[in-house]
Amino acid sequence: MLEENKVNHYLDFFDLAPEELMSLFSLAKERVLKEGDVYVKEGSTTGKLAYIKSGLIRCFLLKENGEETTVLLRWEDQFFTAYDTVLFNQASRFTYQAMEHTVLLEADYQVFMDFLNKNSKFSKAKDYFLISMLAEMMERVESFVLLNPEERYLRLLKDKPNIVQRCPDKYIATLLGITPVSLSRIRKRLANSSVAVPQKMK
Amino acid sequence: MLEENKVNHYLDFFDLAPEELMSLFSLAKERVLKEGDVYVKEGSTTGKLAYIKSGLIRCFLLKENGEETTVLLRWEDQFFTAYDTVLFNQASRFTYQAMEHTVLLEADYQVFMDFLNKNSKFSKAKDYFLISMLAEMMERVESFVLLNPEERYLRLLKDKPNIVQRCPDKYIATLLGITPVSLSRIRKRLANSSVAVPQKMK
DNA sequence: GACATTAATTAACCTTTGTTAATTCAGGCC
DNA sequence: GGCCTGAATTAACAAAGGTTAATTAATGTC
Repeated sequence: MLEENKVNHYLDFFDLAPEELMSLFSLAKERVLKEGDVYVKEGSTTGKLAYIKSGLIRCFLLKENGEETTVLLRWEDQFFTAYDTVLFNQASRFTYQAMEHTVLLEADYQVFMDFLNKNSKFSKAKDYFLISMLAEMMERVESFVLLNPEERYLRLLKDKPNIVQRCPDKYIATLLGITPVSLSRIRKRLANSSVAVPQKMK
Repeated sequence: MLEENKVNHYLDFFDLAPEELMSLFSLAKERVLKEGDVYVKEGSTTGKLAYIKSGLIRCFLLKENGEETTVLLRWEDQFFTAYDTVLFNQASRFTYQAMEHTVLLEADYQVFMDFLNKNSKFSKAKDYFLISMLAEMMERVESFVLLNPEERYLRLLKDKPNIVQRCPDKYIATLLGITPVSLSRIRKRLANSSVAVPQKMK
């Protein structure tokens, strides 16, 4: 279900025996999305926990004026949930959409967590999902209070250089808290400067 | 150790028996800080989980140029940790300082979590700390991608109207991702407009 | 290939923010 | 009270971002 090197990583990371890890994976089923497919729609109440084997998922919010604001992007080897539903038990305000061909491992969040709670061997694995999301959100907040838009863009490129080939600029712009026009100007400034920056072209 | 109405709230919220809740509190000890006291210093590696009974804590980062950036504010009835230490096992990049007379309940994070892990009755309580922090960080991120600085300021006032009496503007400014000068201008714009806004004076 | 559609860039203009510095305000202290 | 210190405000200017619209580029479709 997962490549061997990743299996080994998780065995080590979660400090589990192979059969324990397998019992975890047995709770999950594979789900394939093609580019543009909506995984979770705004208003949905399905509480899934998903691991991205490959691909790219965009979480966005539809504003009253009809504009979409990208709230987060998730890519291969990351977990995500419709957190409105899973954490707060409410209908999702967000839509989760595949930006490219994407393969997920998905499990029902509650079933999965109940399973983890039954055995304290899993306590580390259980914390992992929440902590890794928390870590990323913290980093996000830090980037907003510490960096200006240009610096946030550079940091994103550093974190995920190929994101510009995989996701349209207009979605990246709102993720950074700016407009597409402004991102375009930032790109131009950087191109004219001496800063080396990942290029567009697919 | 805690007022009765809050005890009842937590009994209900965590779905625990009184003696179970008490066994939790027995792990914590009270700590009193006066205005200006540093609770956790940059570079510290003490992994504490703290609950704020009363008061206000500012978490800030010292930049190379000597300026302080407020990363988060925590107030009464909220939990916080030096998350660099607790989540990532590294020295804290941040300093946590009391902005006013503050009373904490503090416990060693690892001891506390190990205790919670021993009994699945506590699984809900255990998730609570992580989930409530995650929720707040998510909200923070949303406010940065969806709102402009003025709107973020208004939202903060809505969340915690008395924050302006309790915390100097310069700290609030960096929390919002702007400069004190800019916050001052925003305040002026709002004062001259018809928007009702909590006033300064102590 | 021609056409339609959408994304990205560019331009023009206005607003806001950052920066630096001067000024005013408020609180603490003798 | 008068003085000191730091916070907040104000001013002046430069830099950046938002908005709208026009133009160009890229992509998909027939």
